[in-house]
Amino acid sequence: MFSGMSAGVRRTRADDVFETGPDRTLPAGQKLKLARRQTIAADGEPATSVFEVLDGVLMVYKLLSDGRRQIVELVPQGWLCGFAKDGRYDGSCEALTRATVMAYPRSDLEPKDAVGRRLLHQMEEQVCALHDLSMTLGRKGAQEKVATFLMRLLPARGRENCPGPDRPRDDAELRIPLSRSEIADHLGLTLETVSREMNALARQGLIKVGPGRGEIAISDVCRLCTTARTGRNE
Amino acid sequence: MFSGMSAGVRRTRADDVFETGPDRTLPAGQKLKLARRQTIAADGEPATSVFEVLDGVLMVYKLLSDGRRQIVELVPQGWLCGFAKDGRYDGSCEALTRATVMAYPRSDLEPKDAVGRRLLHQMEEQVCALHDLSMTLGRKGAQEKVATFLMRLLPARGRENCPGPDRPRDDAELRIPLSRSEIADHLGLTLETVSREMNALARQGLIKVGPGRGEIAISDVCRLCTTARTGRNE
DNA sequence: CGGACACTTGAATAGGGTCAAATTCTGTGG
DNA sequence: CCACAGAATTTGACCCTATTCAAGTGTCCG
Repeated sequence: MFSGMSAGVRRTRADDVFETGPDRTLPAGQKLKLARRQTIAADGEPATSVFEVLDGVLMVYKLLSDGRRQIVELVPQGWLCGFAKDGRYDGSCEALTRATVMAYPRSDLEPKDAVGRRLLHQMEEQVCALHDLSMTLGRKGAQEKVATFLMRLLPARGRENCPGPDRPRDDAELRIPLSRSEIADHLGLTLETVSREMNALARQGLIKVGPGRGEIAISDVCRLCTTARTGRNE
Repeated sequence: MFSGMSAGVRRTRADDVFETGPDRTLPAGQKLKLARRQTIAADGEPATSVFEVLDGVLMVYKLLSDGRRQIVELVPQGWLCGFAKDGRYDGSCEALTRATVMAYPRSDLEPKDAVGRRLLHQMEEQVCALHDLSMTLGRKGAQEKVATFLMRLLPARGRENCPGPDRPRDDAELRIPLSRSEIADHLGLTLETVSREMNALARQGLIKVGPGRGEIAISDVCRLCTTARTGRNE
């Protein structure tokens, strides 16, 4: 649906390219002029660049499979976009206004020292997690939110490159370290709604609640994952 | 990611303190053992440390003045918390389970090179913006969301250390670079609700819509800011 | 065993969503 | 400059989901 950044990026005069502004702290990059609506990164594509907004405003958005959209960031001048998870762009970046951005190859920004690298990678992962949370809070219904929350507690599954079940029975057990009220305050719900939806999932055979406090047995991880991403449950 | 039902490794020996793990990439820090519910950073306090979770799960939450809470991050093993804006913690960090964290003085993690510093500071600011967005999406009503969105387009105002009006008439004009439908997709609303609330704000005398597309005149920035933070409007 | 707290469940309500017009902009061409 | 087409926005009526308020039931821990 969307094309990668190479598709329609328009460069202006040759001497703009590789020119770096007066008091810039980042290394020289490639300066790009963008028209309104122009896309410079597409969700899920291999991430080659990080973009710094020199002028104008960009947005980063994510889509659910049924078309629901969450604009997870508004990126004004001086801010960055083009963050990635597992080497692929996390969200699509599009210009809201005419804009100028500096495109840095990701490798150019990679810190030399191990500490800096570790910090940066970790923060990038956390930024992506916050993008996902925004999508969940802004665009998902109560049951989807609860299912998404449960999937998040199973880090091995539910990601882009989910391996799928490695056994005939696709079940899992987990202990939730949050009370209903804490889950509610994480998902933007009330504790009653969390309780209702948790038990609704149980009634639908997706999970089993208990026996102990906070203990959940997931009967079919793949089905729960579908509920988390679509709200549906065929 | 989070404590599975079977996970139960618990170290308590005194010489664990100040010990740094085997293949750690960050410098030595001070190892802290936390009890469930223990708080290691309070929203708005001067930020001295960054914390890495070695074991257990922490949460980062923010409160509105009337007590509404949004848990903006769940922080499992290997992740960081204690991010700051303007030198003060952005959100409170509390242990959800018994946990071990490594506390690094912020200065120890400051990269030597200008590029690394710039990147890290910028990403930290963006993380804080995402925390604010989560609060808006999870815990604010439609009118508060729209007011919050408008305040965000006035970067000079509405922050912790807002200078307040510097003139007798506290007005401002701005051009919104988003359509109603884009605003809706940012705030987790429908475009009809955005339109209704925008005009409700106008009817209440807080803003004037138009005359051109996307043009808004804010009559009283401080009152709009109050609406953004409390939903109320006395 | 008892008291506190967490969780569940039910009934009524409200805040936004949905669907369906009407109206206002904006750009285009005559 | 004006007329028109298409799009964005506003407005209205109705509906649905999640909240609110209120009991109840369980579970943990002394």
